[in-house]
Amino acid sequence: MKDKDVAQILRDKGLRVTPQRIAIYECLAGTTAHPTAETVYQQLHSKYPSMSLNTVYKTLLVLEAAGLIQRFTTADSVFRYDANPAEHVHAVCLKCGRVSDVPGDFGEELERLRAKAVGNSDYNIRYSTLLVYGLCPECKR
Amino acid sequence: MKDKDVAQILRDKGLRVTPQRIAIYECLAGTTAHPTAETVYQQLHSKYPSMSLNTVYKTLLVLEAAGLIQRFTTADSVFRYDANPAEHVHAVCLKCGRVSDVPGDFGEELERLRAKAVGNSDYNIRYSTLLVYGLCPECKR
DNA sequence: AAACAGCAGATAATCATTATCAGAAGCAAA
DNA sequence: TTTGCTTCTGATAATGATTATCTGCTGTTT
Repeated sequence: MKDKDVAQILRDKGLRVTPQRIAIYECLAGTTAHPTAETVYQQLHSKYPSMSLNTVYKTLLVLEAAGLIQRFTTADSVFRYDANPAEHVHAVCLKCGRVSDVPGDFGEELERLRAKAVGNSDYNIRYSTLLVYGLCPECKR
Repeated sequence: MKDKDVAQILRDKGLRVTPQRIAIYECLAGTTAHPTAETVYQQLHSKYPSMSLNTVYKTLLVLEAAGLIQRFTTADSVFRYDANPAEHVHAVCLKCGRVSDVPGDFGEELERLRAKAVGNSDYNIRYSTLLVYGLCPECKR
């Protein structure tokens, strides 16, 4: 993904374009991992030594409010971020906390579940998330 | 649910029986809400004024380790607790944070999703949770 | 190029959760 | 019932992630 693309996306959302925002968004868009704010900060620190962790947090909030990324939690008390807007299934390692995408298209099944939940609930349902918990390949030894 | 029952459940798990543990477990077993540790503490404070929030946290950890309750997170950074061991669907209000059970039996759909995830993932999957996010009846005005 | 609004970075505050430790209580055996 | 050991509770403090504040700087528009 080119800088120009990210810049245009930000502009379209009415957001100012800054090097930090581009870097943070690209960091998320360029990985299939689901990094925490701390991880994003560490990965960008060598390239942008002056960028603070606080800025990472605030930028992630801005990007989430703009609908460019998603924030979610698993079982620990750390937020994780994902630039993939499509609904999908996350696998969470019970030991090391790593989060992976489960490959495959779950759109149909998720839509069916969603429809049933909408029918059974008095909530105004917007979206849904499915998390499966287990041991990742490394942690199962 | 009688005290004697809860006491027996605790004993069967090899746990000591204390008034605090009985009260906290009953508090969870007697509600369909999904209280936070703070909420449990407040609800029991009138009856057990000396019980500390710390004890609530530690007891909830013990009960979870024994498999009597479940701990989960939604979209905020607060843990919620549930005495219902059966897998089911939670509805989370995006505005007030309240969590409700979605009525209905989702066992078949969840099992199908689980099977597909197990087949597609290299994780050793233990259990899964489905959260649907939206506005609760009160917050949608 | 200038001026304004919004952003980045440093610092400190907040909040939920967990650690520590001394005293109290549950449990088993005598 | 009492003793003794072990575990639990409660008070206090520590931790760690996240957010608030404020000042100087930067992106944007004219």
